Amino acid sequence: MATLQDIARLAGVSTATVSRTLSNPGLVAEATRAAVLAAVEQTGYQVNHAARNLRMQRAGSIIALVPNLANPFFSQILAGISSVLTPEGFGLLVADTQAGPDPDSRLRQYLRGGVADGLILFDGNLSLAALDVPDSPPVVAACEWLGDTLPSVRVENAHGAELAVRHLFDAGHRTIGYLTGPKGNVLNVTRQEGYLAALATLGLPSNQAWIYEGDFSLDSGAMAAARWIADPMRPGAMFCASDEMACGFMGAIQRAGLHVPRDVSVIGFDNIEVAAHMTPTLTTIRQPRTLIGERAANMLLKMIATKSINIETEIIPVELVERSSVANPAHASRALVTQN
Amino acid sequence: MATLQDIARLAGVSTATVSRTLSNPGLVAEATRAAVLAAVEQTGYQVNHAARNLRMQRAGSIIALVPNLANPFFSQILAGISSVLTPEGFGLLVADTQAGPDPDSRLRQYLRGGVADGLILFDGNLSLAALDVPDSPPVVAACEWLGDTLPSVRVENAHGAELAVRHLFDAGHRTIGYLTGPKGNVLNVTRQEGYLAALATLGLPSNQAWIYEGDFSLDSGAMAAARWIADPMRPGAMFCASDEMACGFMGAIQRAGLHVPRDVSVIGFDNIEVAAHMTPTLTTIRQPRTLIGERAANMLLKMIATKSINIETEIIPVELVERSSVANPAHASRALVTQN
DNA sequence: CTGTTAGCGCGTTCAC
DNA sequence: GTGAACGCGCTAACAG
Repeated sequence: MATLQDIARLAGVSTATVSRTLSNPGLVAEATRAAVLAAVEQTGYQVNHAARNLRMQRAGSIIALVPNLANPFFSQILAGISSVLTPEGFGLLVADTQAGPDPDSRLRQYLRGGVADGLILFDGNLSLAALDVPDSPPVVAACEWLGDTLPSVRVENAHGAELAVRHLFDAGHRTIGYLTGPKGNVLNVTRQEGYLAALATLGLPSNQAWIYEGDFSLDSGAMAAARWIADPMRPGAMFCASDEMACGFMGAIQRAGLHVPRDVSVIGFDNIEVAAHMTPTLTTIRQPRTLIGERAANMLLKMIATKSINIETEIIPVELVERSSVANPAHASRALVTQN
Repeated sequence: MATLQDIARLAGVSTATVSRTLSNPGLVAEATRAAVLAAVEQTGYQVNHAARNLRMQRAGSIIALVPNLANPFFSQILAGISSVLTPEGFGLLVADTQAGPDPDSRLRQYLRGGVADGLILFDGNLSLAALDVPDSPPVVAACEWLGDTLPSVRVENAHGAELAVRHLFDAGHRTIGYLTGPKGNVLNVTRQEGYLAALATLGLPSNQAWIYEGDFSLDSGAMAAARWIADPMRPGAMFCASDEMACGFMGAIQRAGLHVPRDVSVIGFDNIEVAAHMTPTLTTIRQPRTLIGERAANMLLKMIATKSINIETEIIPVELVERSSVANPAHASRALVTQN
């Protein structure tokens, strides 16, 4: 493997000149530059990143810490991050907080040691204390945030919940349930608050029994459906805190011989790709995942470049995507009668 | 940020001793070791990776190069990779061949420069020539492979296709179509060969008109459904080269007022998570994605450790997952008659 | 415009 | 069992 030295020798110049030619070509004369580039071409030289990074006191990469890499929700976000990092010459390291035994200590490890120049945090369950290391690289919290001490990229979660409830209301629903995410999860808490606030605004009753517990997963949606079916006081519409749960819920409902939206209207949150292809197609709240990744990456890059840590918060808008999993309950009953 | 020097000074020993204490504790006396560790504890010292890597001539990470990071198919594979890399102290870099302008040159960049100690390739469209760089770190091709010059982790694609066709045959189907992946894609080619081979084995007719073109995506599945509906000679069953397409296909079929499996049986490939929750639930060929990632990572680590490049091929088994998107066409017709 | 020099922080010989 | 010294490959002052 050729080094700067080799190129210098080959081109008959000093290593400094080679270095300059590669990183700041304007500073070097036309002729020498040509000689250097020729030598580079000839040897197929590539800079050694470890050496450059050591010298420049940087890592050349940023790290995304997610709660579960296997969750497809993050794949599009990672793509967004990658798309802004790559042109800037940064690598993207990914790590899973669930991979090791102690998430907090792993976080510490990443913050020290110069593994990365910055960190994007997607796990709201980490402790703020773990972040408190001196001289740590900048950190931005994305999607899930921890307190107000970190710059963050968030989504209009409460607003999304309100849009969902309002949409069900407009469709004629007066009994609207909520299928929750994991207990304590920030996203879930915020969406649930939005749900309750919307009910209050619309003068609708809220009922603890209409809140079904889930954990964002497909299976938890299916399990909630079983409870919904068995519930004599079940609501006529369900707002699910994630599309995956909505999907699991609808599937189980229909396997039980019931029908969406005839027997229950369903609305999700996320707008995952399959939402548009399910039967019925799923009405949902879209959160632009690529954009979330891009914004988080940009925010982090800005912090790295300016070496400043102004704690700003960027809010990503959501929007209702109307499809066919929501229907007017009166019409639905009528259709039911007609059909049977 | 504390360095080895600082620790050495604080503990009253030399930097060599500190280094030994951390990487080879057995070589150092009990008392001095305690002193060093105390100093480490006190300062919260962490080794500087850039320096260590430079000294040890390694990168401390491996890189996964995927054709499209946003594709959720890879998320579970990445999780598998990460789960074996993390305990071994390697980081996982991810990169998207579509991110930049020239995929091949980006590949070259990763192979030189010591960015990573190894590379897992998921994109079969890269050129083999780009891989031909001297002193490049080990590379393993996963899922999609290029020639036989690379160690690879593959899935029983042809066998999976045969399982699918056989299953449709056993259910009573005699006209079986194939919804393809992208033209030229290795996975698609192999699955199509398996499909044709199975038809031949079973003495079934093969018909060019029953081969519908797709590209693995949901949308291409939906578009194929439109063509299927318009086709007077359409087959009674479709084997789709990916679950996403099967999903898009079924959705469009049902939005058109037809019914799966009454009007057409559908079988997919992958066993993505939603497959078990769709309406109807999707019969498919399972390929264990986490396992693929784990195996590829292990193979790469072994190559890194032994510095050898024996070109082995690991084949990951697939299996049929029976659900409810396949039915006997005779029964289906009868049901149709009964119902109307 | 270019060369000389001096480290970045660490692991590792080679003495003692 | 421990310390002194060297260099991994590179960039950034500082001269000239």
